[in-house]
Amino acid sequence: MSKNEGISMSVIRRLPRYYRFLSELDEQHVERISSNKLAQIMNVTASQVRQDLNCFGGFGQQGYGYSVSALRQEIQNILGLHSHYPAVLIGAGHFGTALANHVDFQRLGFTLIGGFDTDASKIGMTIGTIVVQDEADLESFCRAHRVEAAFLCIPKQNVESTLNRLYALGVRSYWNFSHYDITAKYADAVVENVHLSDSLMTLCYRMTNRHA
Amino acid sequence: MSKNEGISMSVIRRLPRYYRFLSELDEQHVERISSNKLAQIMNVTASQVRQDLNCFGGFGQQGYGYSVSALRQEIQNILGLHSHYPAVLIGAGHFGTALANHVDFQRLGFTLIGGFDTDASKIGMTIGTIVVQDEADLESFCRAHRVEAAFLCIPKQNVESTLNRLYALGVRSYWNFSHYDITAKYADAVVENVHLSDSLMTLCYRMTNRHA
DNA sequence: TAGATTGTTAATCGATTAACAATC
DNA sequence: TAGATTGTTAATCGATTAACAATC
Repeated sequence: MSKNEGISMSVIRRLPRYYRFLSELDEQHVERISSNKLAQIMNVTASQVRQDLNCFGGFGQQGYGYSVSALRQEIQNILGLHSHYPAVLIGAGHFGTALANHVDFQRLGFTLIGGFDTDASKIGMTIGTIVVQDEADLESFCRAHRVEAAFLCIPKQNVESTLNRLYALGVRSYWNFSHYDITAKYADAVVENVHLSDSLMTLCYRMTNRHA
Repeated sequence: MSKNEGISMSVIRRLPRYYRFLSELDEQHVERISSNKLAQIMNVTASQVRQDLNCFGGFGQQGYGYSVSALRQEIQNILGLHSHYPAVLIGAGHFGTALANHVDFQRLGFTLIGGFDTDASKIGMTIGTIVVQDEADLESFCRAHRVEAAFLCIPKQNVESTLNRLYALGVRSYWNFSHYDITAKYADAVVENVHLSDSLMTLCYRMTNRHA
């Protein structure tokens, strides 16, 4: 993890994919792999593999290739997956519930330590490893637990007010499932957007314009 | 909708965003907008706005700008959102249930007409507008209803066998929440992947390397 | 007509791919 | 040593931005 500065988003967004393929190879007890072979498996060019990996360090060895387990470990470190960033879930609707139950936060660098909703019928519910609390208690909870990230699973129109509270509490990282533009409001926030409807519209476009 | 051929994916993936912003402006009864103003609102360059829109036709008017409602309608047509592609949900776990309940398929070009699971405890459940059926009945259902798209909400290891059946039934479009590589298996399939764990890993990377 | 703003071409920038010398 | 394969530089390709003539 030597020279990670000014890495482009194109490269960064490919890292999880490298990590997945290397994890698979590691599970299959593959010991070493060349950029050529890895590229073939991942359906990219060998040049890209070598360029991408070299953004972070010289992990390979001429004439040999890359050690699968070592490279996997390097990328795990680069991604910071050993972290346990304390995170809260905002919104315990269908979506938030699905995430709390379904996402393996531990392996992805996070620990989900709390969940909040304004809906009285949801408060007290257990989802995944957490119990849904009243969003009114957000401040006291965050102050007690130094929350670093929030997973926003509430409708767009409700985001702004809760976001303001989270930001005031020092939360700077957001996994955002709404179309509210967090970056426009807080330029220093780290934001990953998941826009499901955009993805589905893109599918629709490609079906509609399939033979164009 | 005149000349949509060889449009790059970069442009295509921006269309839903234009559509969203134009829909908002339209709701606010804004009648016309210049590329400059739209660019400002969307935080992109005016050049990009004009280039992007001109991939599909000359929707503007010199000295005037663009009619918000007309442009919105054009993009709606380009995306094909007026469609009602018959689609099935595969997997009625937390995630599939959340999608069935939460996603507004009608506005996104699809009609969800069926849902399937192998788990006996899920079969018969009503989620959103559909009743979960036994996946054993997939063939008879698809033959009766000419299904065009499938939303895959099952774990990676279960995708292959179900995908083979769907493909054999003529389904060629997939909204894929697993890490199974559909395109590698069926090159002519239209696939939109949603890789939630990749997104969360990217957030983790950016938090970890925040000050690099 | 004068002012505004598009559509489109040309210039720039960044990302990907190719090539190859370094080296295990 | 000979063969393999990296790390890295150079070439290519594509996407973004700037500029401006066309025109409403």
